[in-house]
Amino acid sequence: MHKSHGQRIGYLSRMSHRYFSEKLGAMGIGPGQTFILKSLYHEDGVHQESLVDNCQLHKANVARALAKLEENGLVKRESDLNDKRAKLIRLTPKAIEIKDDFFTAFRSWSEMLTQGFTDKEKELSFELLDRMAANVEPYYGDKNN
Amino acid sequence: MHKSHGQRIGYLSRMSHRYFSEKLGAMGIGPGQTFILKSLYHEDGVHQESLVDNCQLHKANVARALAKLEENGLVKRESDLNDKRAKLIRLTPKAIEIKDDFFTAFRSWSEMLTQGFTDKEKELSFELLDRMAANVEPYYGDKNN
DNA sequence: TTAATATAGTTGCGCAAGCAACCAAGAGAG
DNA sequence: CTCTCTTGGTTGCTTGCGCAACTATATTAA
Repeated sequence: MHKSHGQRIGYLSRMSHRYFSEKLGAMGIGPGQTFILKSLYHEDGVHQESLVDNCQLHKANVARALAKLEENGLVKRESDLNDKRAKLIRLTPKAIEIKDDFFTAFRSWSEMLTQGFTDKEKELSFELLDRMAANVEPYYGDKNN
Repeated sequence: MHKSHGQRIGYLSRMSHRYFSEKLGAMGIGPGQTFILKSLYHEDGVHQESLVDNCQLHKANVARALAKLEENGLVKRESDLNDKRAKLIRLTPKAIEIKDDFFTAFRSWSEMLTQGFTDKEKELSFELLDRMAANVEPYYGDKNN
């Protein structure tokens, strides 16, 4: 049977959860925390709100993911003294320690996806996904993710 | 920040849930039931097991999705007399009635994704997703989805 | 024929995600 | 200064999903 874009994307998304659970679960990272953590490795000490933007997740889920990361000792949340509503998120030494393992697992998923792709195809597959996401953003990007 | 294949795919998957909820919710179809229904429109009166294969979903979720579809009057489940363990799934007249609306909504999501794509790019985006899925299947396809 | 094994489907559990309602703190307008 | 409005974050509720354990029927082997 013909399978649609949507079906393929859903399948890949579900499989990625299984993959990340398997690879990162032992470090105390659930599949719902991967992108948040990745964003923090890229830029640490940010407001929770900027993680909402970066990861395009709902603020409720960012709150819960961070609670979990904190519980597992990967992140610290402290109030911003300049704005007592806001919280600053910082990676712990434990998180820094596992950074390499994290990225290894992270990259290996991309490599699994693009097995047998030429460099051109790898680039193109990424670009097309990016454009699909960009097509959707106007409809869903504004409100609250 | 550079966003990975994984992140884009996850985003698109989540947005598709929102889209389908919005478009199909009124007909009593949740985003988790779309692909099952689509498969049934393609081939009706099948075993639950073949939906598991077609939709690459876990059998537990197929069971629950069908329970919900039955609850909403879109599907009937009857025991197969030749194998009393198995159940045959059939669309109701109500499901047939909304078929066109269903496919309209369904296609409009694909069209949203591929806005501004050339025909070549549409085809290519589909093909690349297909190959990514095929790359993953050996690792996750066998067990039980 | 009976005992072991496999298979179709269901259920309990836990995680991820969106929505809506909420709280507390800041910002602006009178 | 106070009253309203906005904004960062949390919590309760619901849905989707995978895993593991379970029931009931089928199949196969002894």
